[in-house]
Amino acid sequence: MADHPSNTTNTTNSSDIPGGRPVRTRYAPSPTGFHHIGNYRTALFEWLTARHAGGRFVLRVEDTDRKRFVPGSIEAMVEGLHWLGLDWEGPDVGGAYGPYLQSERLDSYRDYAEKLIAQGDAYRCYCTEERLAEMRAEQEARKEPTHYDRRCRYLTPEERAANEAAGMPSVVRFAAPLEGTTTYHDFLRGDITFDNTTIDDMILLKSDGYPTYNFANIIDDHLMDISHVIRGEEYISSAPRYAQVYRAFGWEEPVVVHVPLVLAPDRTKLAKRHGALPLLEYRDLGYLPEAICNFLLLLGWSYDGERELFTLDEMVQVFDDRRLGTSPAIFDKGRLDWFNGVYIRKMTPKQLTDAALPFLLAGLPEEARALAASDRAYVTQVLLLDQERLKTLRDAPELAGFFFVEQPEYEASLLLGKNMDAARAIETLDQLLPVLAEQRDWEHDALLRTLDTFVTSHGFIRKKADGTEAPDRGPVFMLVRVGVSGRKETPGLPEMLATLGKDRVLKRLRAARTKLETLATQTAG
RNA sequence: GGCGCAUUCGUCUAGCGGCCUAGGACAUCGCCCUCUCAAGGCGAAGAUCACGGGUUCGAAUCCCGUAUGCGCUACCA
Repeated sequence: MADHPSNTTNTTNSSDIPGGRPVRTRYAPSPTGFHHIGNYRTALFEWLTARHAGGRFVLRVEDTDRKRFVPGSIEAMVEGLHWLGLDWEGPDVGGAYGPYLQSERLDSYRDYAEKLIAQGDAYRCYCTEERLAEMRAEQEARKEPTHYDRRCRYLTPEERAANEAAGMPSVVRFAAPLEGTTTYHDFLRGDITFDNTTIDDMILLKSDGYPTYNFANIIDDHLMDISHVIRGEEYISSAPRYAQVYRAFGWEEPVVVHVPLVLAPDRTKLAKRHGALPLLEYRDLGYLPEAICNFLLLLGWSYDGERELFTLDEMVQVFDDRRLGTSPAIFDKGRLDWFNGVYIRKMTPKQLTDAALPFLLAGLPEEARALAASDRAYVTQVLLLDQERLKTLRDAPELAGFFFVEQPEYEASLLLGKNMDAARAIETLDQLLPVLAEQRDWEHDALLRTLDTFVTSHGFIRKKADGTEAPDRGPVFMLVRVGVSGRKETPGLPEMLATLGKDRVLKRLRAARTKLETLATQTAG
């Protein structure tokens, strides 16, 4: 991964950056659990926006909800982001705008809240949660929209002083405009206008002294010089309230981009059970970060509707915010699998071995592990044979396990086919075994020649549709295939034999013959 | 309920007034290749562009309604 800003020679992109300030984007997750693919897709978009413009991507942890804090979630997030190949300015790497944990920035939120109170744009509210609940219940009973009734906004200075003197706990609320409308500009959707009567006096500071997300997010985006706020569309309705606060401070508003949600196949919000696992589980399932990124890139973004394969560097080159979509996308695992296969097929032998070996070792039976662990050249050869068949790295033990075991286990009947009963199979092996034992040149071309000669000289002939006859590799090849692998689906036979080596092949075919004899006896008896 | 956003093949999407009898990809099906499975090649099927009105010589594209989905409506983010 490149650590330097990529050369942005793209001349057609004028989207980046109305206002011309340095591009800084941020991913602002809350450590309240594990983040799924949809969250990381947003992070990808943010990272690409920054990188494309030669700007910076910031990781800021929104740990303002002490009740929902989940230990370990920050670490998992960082690990996930790293795994995808992103880099950033943030809590673990530092930067000029730290600290990057909101829990370490509490003083500044208080200061700014005080400032708003001083200028009349915020006020302390002493209403208890019980009263608020009661108030809401009444509003609902009257079928009114539920809103804070702003009682504390109109407290007299004397009442206020009395509450303070009594030591009543309070929150700080924004004194939102009561009339008119608030319009903000959504980069993708244009101006969005809300009637101010529908906007509540939101809480800025909670009674525990922590800011709400709604407040901290504004303060930090400003303090960290965030130029582009990219976030999920669930924030569309909150955006006007943020705009009001920016305006109360007289601050420049960032470019606001709301990206659509990623939905489950049943069109509901993505949840664990839909296969929307925590990102790192995809790693453990054998997915490649390149494939995940590419898949994510095209969920809600398109280049031209035709091209769909992009490396991270290429994404940085071509990414353009304006091509972001506005409607929700459904998580399609089948498509992810396809991307993963594509990227597996692109791997060099070394990359493939490095990536797949751990999965091989983890999935192989005990007795087979030593060989896989000790003979890397053999592992590479094997992996190469199955490269185009791997949908995930985790498929490796299943597909290639037989290369490493002492003897494959399988039902003897698997050796039989439509032109191959037990008797003929035994006969065939008896004839073939000596031929293979004699085989000196144990590589693909020579083996194929030998096998073909065997096929034609032992009467394996099939009739073609036009009535002419042709050699029929099928019965013999399949017999050997199963005998040597225990499977009906394998890489091509000659290359498989070449890789297995003469000793293993002969040993396995002899074992197959024994199986067939047992089978024949049983059937006869 | 209120407010907001969205709506093109099963899925991801292209499309920004005429090039669209709507293009690409995944998945599906068929054929080819072929020792199996893949991969690859070729092809098929699949979208009355949610619906209804407008605007226009002309609309998937612009406007207005309706429907549906989703989001917000917390001292969550």
